Amino acid sequence: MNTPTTAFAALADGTRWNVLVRLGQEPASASVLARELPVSRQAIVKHLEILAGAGLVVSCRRGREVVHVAVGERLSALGRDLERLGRGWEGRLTALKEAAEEH
Amino acid sequence: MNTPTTAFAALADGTRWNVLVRLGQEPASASVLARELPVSRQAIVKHLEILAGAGLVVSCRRGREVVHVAVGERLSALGRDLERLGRGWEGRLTALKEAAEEH
DNA sequence: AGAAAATGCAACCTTGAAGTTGCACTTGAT
DNA sequence: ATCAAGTGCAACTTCAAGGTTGCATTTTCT
Repeated sequence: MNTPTTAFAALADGTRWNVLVRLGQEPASASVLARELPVSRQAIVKHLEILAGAGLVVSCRRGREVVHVAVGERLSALGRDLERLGRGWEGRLTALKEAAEEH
Repeated sequence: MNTPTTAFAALADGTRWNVLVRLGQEPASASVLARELPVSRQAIVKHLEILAGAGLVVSCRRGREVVHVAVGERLSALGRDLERLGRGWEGRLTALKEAAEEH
């Protein structure tokens, strides 16, 4: 698994997480999101750029507005990778305890 | 799913990710990690605190040193949550495209 | 044509994250 | 007892992330 820091960084901000979850429910424009969340439209725009850069949302111009939507495939793929990596580490705690026991 | 921003923030830094992966291979102390990675021991210590705060590593004093190890269970649980959430969003892209078509 | 709504661009501010250095304290080994 | 290795604590620096505001531009609708 190559380092997924970009995706995690995109997910690591609370506002951005809210935006993403919101876009998972239904597509929306930056202006709409700015009305629903307690930040300015420009802040929303920056968050959308970061989310798009991580492949977590895609945009689509529709007349005078730009509509954004969450990309579930990316998130589920990341989830699978994490689950796989984590499973490989399970049980290490007991190994540590044992190492501690052999004082 | 409640907001997992803390865990993501912990995973969002490159150095921290390297530390975590390293601790997934084999337990190690901060001093050892500082020798293996291009940062000071104090930086490592701070990263370990953050990782521990997110439940991704546990520590264990062993004589004069403190040994740390990755907790796979947390990571795999997070992975499952992500995968589940992402799956719920799959297919939304086509919905967006269709919405765009009805110009 | 003209007004309202939406986006795009840019400058600016503030705060916290990541890192460093220096020194004191504890523990193991000789 | 002494020295080295490891950890703990604290002050300090730097820089980018997150946010704001202001204004210009495009598009829709009447």
